[in-house]
Amino acid sequence: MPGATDIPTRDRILYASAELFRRQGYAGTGLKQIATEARAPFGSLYHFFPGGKEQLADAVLRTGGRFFLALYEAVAGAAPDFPTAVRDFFAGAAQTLEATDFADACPIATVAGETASTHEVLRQATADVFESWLTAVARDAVEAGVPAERGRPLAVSVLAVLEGAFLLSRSLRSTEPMAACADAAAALVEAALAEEPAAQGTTKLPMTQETTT
Amino acid sequence: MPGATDIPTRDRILYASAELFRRQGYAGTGLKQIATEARAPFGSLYHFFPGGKEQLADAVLRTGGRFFLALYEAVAGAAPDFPTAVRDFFAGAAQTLEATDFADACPIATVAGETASTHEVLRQATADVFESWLTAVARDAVEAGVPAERGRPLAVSVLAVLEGAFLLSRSLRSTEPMAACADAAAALVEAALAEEPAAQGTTKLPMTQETTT
DNA sequence: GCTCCTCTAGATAGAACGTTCTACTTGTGA
DNA sequence: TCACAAGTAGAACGTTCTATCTAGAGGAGC
Repeated sequence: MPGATDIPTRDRILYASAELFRRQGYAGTGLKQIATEARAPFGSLYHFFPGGKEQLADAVLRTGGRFFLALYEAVAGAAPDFPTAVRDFFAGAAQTLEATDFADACPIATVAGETASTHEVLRQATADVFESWLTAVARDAVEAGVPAERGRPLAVSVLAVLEGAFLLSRSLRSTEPMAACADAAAALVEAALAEEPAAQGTTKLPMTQETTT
Repeated sequence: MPGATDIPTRDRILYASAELFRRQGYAGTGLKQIATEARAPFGSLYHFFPGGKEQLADAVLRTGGRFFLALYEAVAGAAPDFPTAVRDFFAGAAQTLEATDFADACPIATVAGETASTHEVLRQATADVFESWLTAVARDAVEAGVPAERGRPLAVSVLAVLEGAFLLSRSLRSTEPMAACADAAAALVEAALAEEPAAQGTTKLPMTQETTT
């Protein structure tokens, strides 16, 4: 009888940590609270994560990042086209926010903001996760017909809108920002698709200008 | 000889707290560190802020919010038109990020994410500040020619893009997200301006539909 | 001179923190 | 049956946390 259910202790710890970190932040969450919430003995934390809190948070961020990526892939796979995929993802985010009383948003944003300037290890973890998301979105955008060199900036913009919408929705305790940002993200996607008339797949055209800094 | 300079102790405390809170978050910043950084005796913290850490953070958030609003008004006042104002503000944000080694971004975002689900008093403070910014941006948008009922959602989107850009730039330690998001925000603004050909001021037209949830 | 008030100054308390430690239980393979 | 590894369980350590407390410096008004 290891716990209340048959979920392994390590997974219970990861899951509870993910919930607490994303809601309360890294510094605001104590290991004792994690152990209690995970119904795990305190010693098990250090058994599974000898590196302590930092190693645990690193694992939580990367696991959460993979999970969120899979969620996106699932939504994108089910949608008929790319703009719809983006809209659906925002709609799902709004639903989750409302269902969890505006607690569950981005799995890494809170920790990312907190540790960007103070905890290099965790900053790197969040950066890796963000990059993995950007890669996936940019790939889908280009496959949908966005010019190759526009894929990355579009992905960055869409992710930024999503993260901003998460923050504003949680602070204002309203899905209004998420709704407004869904429209904005869709508009950005459609504008990018309209930039090149009908480039199918990876057709490369010589661009005369680059707008990057 | 109260301190190193002739800045009053209360202001030194507020300033140091603002710096530390936005970089390390609320839970990640100790009162002792604030006292040290502000070159203030520990007792002075509780003299000026009898409500303790929470009251101090509340004051910091609202003061920082007013300061950031004034900064926006200054940039907007100096710009020839609204899209330029938005672009200029993003450019300034990118400059500040780089100058402070990606530490100084939004004055309230880190605390907002951290306390949205745990500290109702501070959540309300961040919400009030966000609202004050949204009001200002929406007003300028409408004055620039954006249809009245589109002002608010546009302001929300632009602020969300900015906040997302702050987060991504800090995590990735790069101004690339800020640059990409400047383009995106400008595109959103220009699209909103193009929605109504030449509605000057508060010309109201009957809308057939509402897209809000 | 004296009192009041503001602010400085830091010691101290009690709880919570992350971490380390030892002891116990259980399951597996020799 | 024994040995060993994996995981459980929580006490204990030193540090840091927020908050409270007392004491005194300095100026203003009477």
